[in-house]
Amino acid sequence: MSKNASVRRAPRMADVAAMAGVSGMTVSRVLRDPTCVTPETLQRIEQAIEATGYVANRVAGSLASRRTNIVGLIVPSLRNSLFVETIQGVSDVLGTSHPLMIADSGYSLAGEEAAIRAFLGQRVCAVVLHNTTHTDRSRVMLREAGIPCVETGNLTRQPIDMVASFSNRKAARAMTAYLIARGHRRIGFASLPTDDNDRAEERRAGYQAALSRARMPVDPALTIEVAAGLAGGAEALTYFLSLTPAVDAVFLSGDVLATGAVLEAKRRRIAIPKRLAIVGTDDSDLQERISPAVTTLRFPRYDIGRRAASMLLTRLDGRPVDPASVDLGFEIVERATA
Amino acid sequence: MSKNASVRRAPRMADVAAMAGVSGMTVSRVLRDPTCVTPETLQRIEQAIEATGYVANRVAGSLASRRTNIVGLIVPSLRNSLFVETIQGVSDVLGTSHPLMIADSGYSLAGEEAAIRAFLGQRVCAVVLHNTTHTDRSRVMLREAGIPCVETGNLTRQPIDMVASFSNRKAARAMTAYLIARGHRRIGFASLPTDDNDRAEERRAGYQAALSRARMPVDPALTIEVAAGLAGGAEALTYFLSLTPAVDAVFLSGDVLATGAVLEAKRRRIAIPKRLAIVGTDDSDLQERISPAVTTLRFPRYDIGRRAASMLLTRLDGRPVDPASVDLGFEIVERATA
DNA sequence: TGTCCGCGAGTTAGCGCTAACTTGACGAAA
DNA sequence: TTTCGTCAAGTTAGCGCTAACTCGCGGACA
Repeated sequence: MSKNASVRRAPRMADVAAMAGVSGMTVSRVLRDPTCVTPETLQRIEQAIEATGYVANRVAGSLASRRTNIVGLIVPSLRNSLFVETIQGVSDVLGTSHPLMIADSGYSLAGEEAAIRAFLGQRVCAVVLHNTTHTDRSRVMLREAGIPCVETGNLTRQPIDMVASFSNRKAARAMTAYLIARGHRRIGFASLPTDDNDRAEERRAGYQAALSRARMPVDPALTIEVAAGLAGGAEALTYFLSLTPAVDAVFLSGDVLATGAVLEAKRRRIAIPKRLAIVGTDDSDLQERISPAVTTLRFPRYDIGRRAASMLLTRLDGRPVDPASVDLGFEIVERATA
Repeated sequence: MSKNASVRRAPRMADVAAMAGVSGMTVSRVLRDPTCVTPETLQRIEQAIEATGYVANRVAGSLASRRTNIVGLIVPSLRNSLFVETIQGVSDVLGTSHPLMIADSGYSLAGEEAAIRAFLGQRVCAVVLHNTTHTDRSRVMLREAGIPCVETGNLTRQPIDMVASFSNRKAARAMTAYLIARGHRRIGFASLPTDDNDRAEERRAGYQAALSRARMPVDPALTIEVAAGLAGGAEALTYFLSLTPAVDAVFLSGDVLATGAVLEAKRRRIAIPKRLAIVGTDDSDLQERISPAVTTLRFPRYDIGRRAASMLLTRLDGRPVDPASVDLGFEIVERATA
């Protein structure tokens, strides 16, 4: 037994070419366009690929062609099912032709910058960012890299390149206006921490804008920040119930805060919505099936992911994307808690 | 203005080296080990990197060194928060030094095989699989590639390479035994579809094993499969309530089935656990906070991800991993529904 | 009959790094 | 002084592909 046989290395394109009796270039072409050779040649090459178990080396291919087909995606956290919806949308559109590299920023701009740097080192061909605020360096690096970029977390007016999202501000304003229209006059607002989180910030601005437009006072005591999770919602509810004069509605912006608040309200036997209306964001089958069913804002997160990916593919295909800013909108789902 | 200046391409290592007055090799070494040169040289190189905005090209580096530091990870679906827990664990341990490439198999073995093929094309240095059943081709490809692999979904006895998980069978058996010990005699079992899903299959086997050990009959009418989601849980509950003679307990294995069942039972004003005990799997703060709080199996999914990643890193570091099979265990969380 | 075009397939020259070897200077040991 | 080890840094030769150009052949057309 020869040494070559015992120490088997991965087959290279040249091995396949030799076995099929063609040049390496022909194999390379066939892998990208099977119709560009005669059927007989194609068949010989396919047989050789099968026989050797050849798997094309994309690393070498990428170096030679100076581009990869890897798409990089950064979310604040992987744990949050909201972001995961968008990731699934991106993944579904990209398929296996464009591998997806995923990193989490840990909700920090520095974390995002580190992830961008790592991605650029891998020479990703495009990036998807959830955040719409970034460090200066992040912006510069992405601009210099000259690759397409879609932001998905908020319909920012200053995208790095493209954006597919909804307006957090408009959505929060619409929901607040909805409460006002239904006669509520003292409305509490709880959000996730706003540092490095433009979405939470925008929503608070939307809440305040709705109050101002209705000529209602903006009481700082009615705006709080809580941690994500059911516990955060419960905490917010507890706080708002402690206020004098009493609030008659609360808007819990983000994550499952509203569900947490409703569960806590039930535990305390608070009448919903009679004594207190509760509305939330990020509709889910949980918010729908809990009793009373929660009135929420619904965001098209999966579609945002799909749209973001298709915008990237269009640009990678050399075609222009117009408009570069796509508003996928939002929806108020009226149920029983308001 | 020269053409070179107007058409700026990404700086290469040679540019940095020229600016710092050293050879490319020295720059290459510094990037991996800053202490291997004199402090003055290091400083000059760092300044040159800063001035040029150089980002090392990992594609070229990988080709030259014949290895990447990309870890590939495949889950059945990204939408499911259970899998995402594990992903976060993996991601936290890998950090930015090992970019994470993620694909979903769409719950199919063929999808997994396609993803594995794509990953091997990218020459990933290691893979994490959630599934523990695979196509023959998948197994062959991974073995030929000779890269470390950790499976995380079930403590399989025939891992491709390594496994970090818990025993789905033992967990389901323990939970069923728990119900039997509490006096239940007619126990329904609902799971997710078992095709291509070894976890669901194992759990059903565990349920049946517990019944057999207690010398209780295994009635096929008491075992059903439902779709994931709260609706699936509601559907299961509806089915079990329709049976004669009546069941006195149901075990809903997987996803949020138990929560869905509890919500549906409340809607129908079924007394829990008096008339019907309900237990589930995959503990979450939702199962804890819903009323009545759900008795569940808790699986250490995040820790499984961390452990899987550290096993990979150990092997990539050239050190052996022993044992190659790690049981992270499970726990029955006793609450109010049983 | 000659010209030219289109098409299948080959040849050449890198892509931007790193492994492995080499060099040269300096100081310690013989 | 000679020898040799050590350490910083350089030189050489690819890694396994693909871009871009080249070649040769057969058929359409004037």
